Amino acid sequence: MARIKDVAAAAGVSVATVSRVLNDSPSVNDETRRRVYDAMSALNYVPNAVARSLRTTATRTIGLIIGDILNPFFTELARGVEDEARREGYTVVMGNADERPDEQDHYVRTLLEQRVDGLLICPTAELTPLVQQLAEAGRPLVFLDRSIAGLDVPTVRSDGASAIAELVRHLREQGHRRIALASGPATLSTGRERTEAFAAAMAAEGLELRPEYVRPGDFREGSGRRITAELLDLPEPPDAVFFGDNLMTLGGLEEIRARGLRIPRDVAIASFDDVTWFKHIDPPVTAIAQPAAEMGRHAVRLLLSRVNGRPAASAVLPATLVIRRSCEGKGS
Amino acid sequence: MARIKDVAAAAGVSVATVSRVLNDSPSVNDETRRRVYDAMSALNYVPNAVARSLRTTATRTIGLIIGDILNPFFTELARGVEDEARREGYTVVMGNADERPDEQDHYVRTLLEQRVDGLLICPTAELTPLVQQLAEAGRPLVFLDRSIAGLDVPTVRSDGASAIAELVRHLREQGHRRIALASGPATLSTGRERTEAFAAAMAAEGLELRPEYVRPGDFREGSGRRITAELLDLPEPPDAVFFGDNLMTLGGLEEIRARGLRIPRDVAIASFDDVTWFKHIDPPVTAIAQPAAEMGRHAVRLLLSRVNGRPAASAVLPATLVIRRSCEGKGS
DNA sequence: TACCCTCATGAAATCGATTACACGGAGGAG
DNA sequence: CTCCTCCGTGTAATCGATTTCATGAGGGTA
Repeated sequence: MARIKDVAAAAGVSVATVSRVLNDSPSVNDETRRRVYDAMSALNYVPNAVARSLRTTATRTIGLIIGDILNPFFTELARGVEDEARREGYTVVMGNADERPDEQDHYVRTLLEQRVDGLLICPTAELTPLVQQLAEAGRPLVFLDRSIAGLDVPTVRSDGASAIAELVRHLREQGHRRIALASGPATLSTGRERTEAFAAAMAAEGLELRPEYVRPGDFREGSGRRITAELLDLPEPPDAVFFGDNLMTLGGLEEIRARGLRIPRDVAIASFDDVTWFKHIDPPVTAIAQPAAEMGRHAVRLLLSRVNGRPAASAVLPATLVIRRSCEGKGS
Repeated sequence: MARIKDVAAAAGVSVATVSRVLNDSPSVNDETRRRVYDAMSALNYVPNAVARSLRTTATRTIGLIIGDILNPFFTELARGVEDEARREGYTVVMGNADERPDEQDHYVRTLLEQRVDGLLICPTAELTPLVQQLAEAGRPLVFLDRSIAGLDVPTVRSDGASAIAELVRHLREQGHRRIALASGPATLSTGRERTEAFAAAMAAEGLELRPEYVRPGDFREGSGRRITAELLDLPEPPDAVFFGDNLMTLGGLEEIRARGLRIPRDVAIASFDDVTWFKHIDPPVTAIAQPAAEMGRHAVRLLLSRVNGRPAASAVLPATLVIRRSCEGKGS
């Protein structure tokens, strides 16, 4: 491929001048500039970002590590990140941690080697030493969706507490009393928060929260299915199940369907995370929607603040309840 | 951040030796190697891939440009690409073309600047001069999902012809005669192929294909909805509609639901592309499944062949019909 | 005419790695 | 004892850009 030197030779100028043209420096004569452009297109010149990055120590690249690329929530998040980064002239390098700390660390390492200007992480359950060290070294870092206690890292997440309170009230109004929670892992902030908000909401509505009705999963389809089976096998199975995320809801649907049960007559369901196709399910699924794309965009804004040496404050965006038919009363 | 020079100083060796340790060169004394490793971890040394790439002219990075990150088909494709690339020690840099030629070209340019070792493209409708030039320059390039005529570029796609034939037979057996197609754009190879296979299948089953029943969309939700509306507004609306991809199916579901029609009693539907949640739709949707993840993995294998100077042959993977209830006969 | 600016440009150092080549010492063969 | 090999290591060139500093031409002012 053509190098800056070749362009310089073809245009009859020095490499310094070509570089000035590349970087829109004002102190280049118009006629010279034109000659340089001509040479560039004649040679199909593509500037080498690798060399430029080495010299400038900036790559105009940010890393994004998500929990699971097949989860539509993360996909929408990624979409928001992409859009905003693109707007600011940054490229996103994405890694899929598959909810595993070792995969997460693999990508952190790779992205650090590639010298991304900043890092956006949806942290997995465990705080790994690598991530901790990164945070303590003060590198531009923003957590997304999930927070980690004790680390001073700006975080963008959504607050589902009030939506969960609304949901529990809705369930009670529809006549449901024995409400179960198939939650995320207690090791994840999102898992804990949703569990706590649910417990608080149950208390507020004067409903009893039985210990056997609260079961932690791992935010993946399999655990949703397993937990649903366990709940339905209980001597006194719940009226309604609230799932911690959309994949666990999918697992729950699977199990309920396999048993030939009817929603909401036999058991009502609700989901944290809304996804497009919930409205086409039989019956349409009541869900709590997070502003995923906006979370992604906001996180990029924070990260670029940090990259440019400006401060960044954590943000909490509201989640909202979307009522559909999967929680309707037994009588209806 | 610590540089190789710092590590060398701390370990009391030259940079060449540190570099040899980094690259697992056998000709380093064990004791020396240990000292170098100690120095590296004491300094939290992270090798600079930018500098390495500049010197070696390889980045161990591949670019992937997909049509739409919110389309689960592409997501699964991306997952397959990621997995295989990771296995081979490559990082994937992904760009979302949003089905727009200009966005696609933007990412092609950016990825070229970043000097990715190879490029995986799901080409948008138009063949842009940039992509054409790339192909002609013989750069490592593989097309995914969609092919472009007249270019000698290895392509990985799936063949839906036999599955479409099966589907049409199934529809006929279920008593459907007036079958419509909400297809993809004729400018896309996938759109054309599915349309042709459908026409051939209709002929093979002795069914009439009315011109007003074949309408091209753009593989996005909106066009699925619009076409469905147009079809249902026809003086003699179709019995069954076959959608060109999962997003168009989603649009169709939307419109059918909005009109209060019942599937399959009022109109039967089937989809190209299968997605997890089709089996939970009311009623479960008959679909043609593409091996998306495997397509992604295969494409990476081809691309890395090309990167390493070996030849790569195009591949066609079979798509399979998954029968569910959305096409059942009116009487059943 | 002498002096000082400004403007456009070039020469060369630099970023952090890899790698060709050189070199010194140890050990074996004759 | 001399010569040759091989092993482990170091020196320095190199990749392709950016950027500092120097320079020369041209124009205005005293």
